Amino acid sequence: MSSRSASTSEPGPAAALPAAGREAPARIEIGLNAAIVAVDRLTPLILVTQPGAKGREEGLPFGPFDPLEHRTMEIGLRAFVEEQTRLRLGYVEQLYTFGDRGRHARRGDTAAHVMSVGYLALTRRDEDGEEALKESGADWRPWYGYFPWEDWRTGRPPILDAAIEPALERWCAMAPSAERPDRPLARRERVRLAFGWGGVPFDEERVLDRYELLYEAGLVPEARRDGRASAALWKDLPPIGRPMRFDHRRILATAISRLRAKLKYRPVVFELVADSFTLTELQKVVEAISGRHLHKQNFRRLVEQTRLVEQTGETSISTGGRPAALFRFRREVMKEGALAGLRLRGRP
Amino acid sequence: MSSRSASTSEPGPAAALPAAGREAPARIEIGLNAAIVAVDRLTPLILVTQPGAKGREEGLPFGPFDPLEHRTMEIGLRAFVEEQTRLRLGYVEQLYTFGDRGRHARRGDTAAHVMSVGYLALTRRDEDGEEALKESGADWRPWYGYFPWEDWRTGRPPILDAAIEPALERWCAMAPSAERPDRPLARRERVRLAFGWGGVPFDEERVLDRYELLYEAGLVPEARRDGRASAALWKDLPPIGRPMRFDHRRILATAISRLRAKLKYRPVVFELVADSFTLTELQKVVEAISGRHLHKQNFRRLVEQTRLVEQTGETSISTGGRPAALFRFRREVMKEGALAGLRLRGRP
DNA sequence: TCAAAAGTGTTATCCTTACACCCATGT
DNA sequence: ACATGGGTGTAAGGATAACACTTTTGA
Repeated sequence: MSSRSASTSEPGPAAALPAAGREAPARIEIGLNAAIVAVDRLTPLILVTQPGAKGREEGLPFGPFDPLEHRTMEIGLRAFVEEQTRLRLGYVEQLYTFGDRGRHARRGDTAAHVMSVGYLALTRRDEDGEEALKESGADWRPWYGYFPWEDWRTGRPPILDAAIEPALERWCAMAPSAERPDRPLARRERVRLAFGWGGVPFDEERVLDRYELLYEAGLVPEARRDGRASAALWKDLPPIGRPMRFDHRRILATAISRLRAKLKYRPVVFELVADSFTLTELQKVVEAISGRHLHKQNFRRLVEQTRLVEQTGETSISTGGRPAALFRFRREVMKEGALAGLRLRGRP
Repeated sequence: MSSRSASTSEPGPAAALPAAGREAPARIEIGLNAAIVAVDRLTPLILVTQPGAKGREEGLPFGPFDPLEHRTMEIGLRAFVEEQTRLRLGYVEQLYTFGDRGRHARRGDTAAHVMSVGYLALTRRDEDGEEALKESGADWRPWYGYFPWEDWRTGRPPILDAAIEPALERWCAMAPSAERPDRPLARRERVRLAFGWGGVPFDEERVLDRYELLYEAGLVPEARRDGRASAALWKDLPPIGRPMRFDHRRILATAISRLRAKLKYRPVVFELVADSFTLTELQKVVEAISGRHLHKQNFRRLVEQTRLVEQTGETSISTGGRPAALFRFRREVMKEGALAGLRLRGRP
């Protein structure tokens, strides 16, 4: 994996045409949504739009896709992000395409259907471009503001015991109105797996599962906004995490899940750190993203034996203490095949 | 993971609306493409349409998506597949969305743009439904017919030395007309990684990378059909693998890549085998999909220690030799959290 | 009795995890 | 000198990969 996109985004053969003998389906518009991630020291950041607007929730950068203008969706995405925010994206990867007839599509309105294609993009925060960014109406926000239950670096997040788990427990105790055949697991089983109840280990990659459960249980503000019946149960509960517009928090959850998984088998962290870095800095970035604390020495050994980095020879007189050796990413490893990533296993 | 779909396919909040102050983009049609996979003894199968039609290439089942009719794309997919083929899908997962302005969109025609959303679906071959299937114009085909260079079970596929690698070598030797900035790796590097040249191990998951290289080099019939200049180089070479319509072989390559990867960390094989099976049968299915030979005993130990299966108590008087114990998938593991899959590592 | 396939024992090796401990700098 | 963070040695336990070997059937 290079700093550019994965191979799947390349042109290639044409898309299929409608099957013969069938009516043409309703015309649909395509929206591109980008979860643009950077890390500032200990804080993973996500780029949001309209962060200051009163009454409006924050959202992910969004742009319509016009196939007449851009050859591929990824090109379209890079173009509108750069145009809107003056931000050049490095690594970009497609996440998921949502084709839902959303609750925001007005009933009876047969024309306005929007599909959204979610993308994950990694970049570095650029101090120089920061004003242009803010003028464009976008800004960086710590992503754990939207997912406070996902940050386990300093131990179990208090919001779990204080709010989330008691409420989920209540929700599990209620029988679902109708068992759905496409949903073979009962509520409690799903919560067990997602939140690590009853001996199941907490899996930091299941960000989306957790968000979806909270949504279904009506515990996030978006559920009420969308008219979920279950939301009525928690009138007095304070909101669980900052809400976002439309389904953007869901897209962000997908992005975090994917990024946490990808860290382990592709060297994508290096898209998020500066050209030279200390091993501790690198570790802090990995911890920031994966939301868990790592064993210093094992992390170092891991980094060494994957041969992903090399010393620059310089040292950094960082924040007190002994100067740290500076490293750089060995770009050659991309040509060496063993694209390991930092495959962290087991519990910290 | 259950026999039903992954959680990402669930309804949830609405999609985004177009950004204010921007023109509405061109209207687009959505096509759904399904790579439907089954395994028959030693042969992985893919469901194709128009398999007998003269002059027409085979293609993947295709249906337009109409958001007015179906709430989500996955529901739409299940519906059109069942309608067209009488086949009930088990596990379904979204692969990738291609938004390319395909070469098949007529130039100057500003209206007809089709995006295709690719899906992977796993199922079991159903002997009873086979006639209905054929009547509907669909049939099963061995997938290695489309990718003969991907089957390493009995050793290195001859087509590599006979045709593919010499041609790729020639293609690498030619300088690309223009180095593209979004393509940081040179041809030879890319081939090294994808096909395992010069000490790089052959990675069975890189099915898509290999197909894309062959396409770019003009070595597959689709490249000539699409008017790739590089295709002119290989006038006298026999076709490399069976071609498919449009970009369907590319979608199939994506599906195989994903399935080969998924086998290792999610228990999806069990979607492809009967309710009870011998361990050797299970191994043969894994081998069929991953395209490599596995060490019998290590495979068994793996299966045992993941606790994914249990003995039924019955035995099977199979094809000669000592009767084999029958096993079944322990569906409870889905509720136990440790969703390991058969994490095969290293070389066979 | 032999072929064919099922099923096991064992070992060297590597990877993972977790100890505890030393080193170089600024104040 | 001591606080702070950088940097290491080593060993137990477990997982892997690869040996070769025994067992149970049908022909």
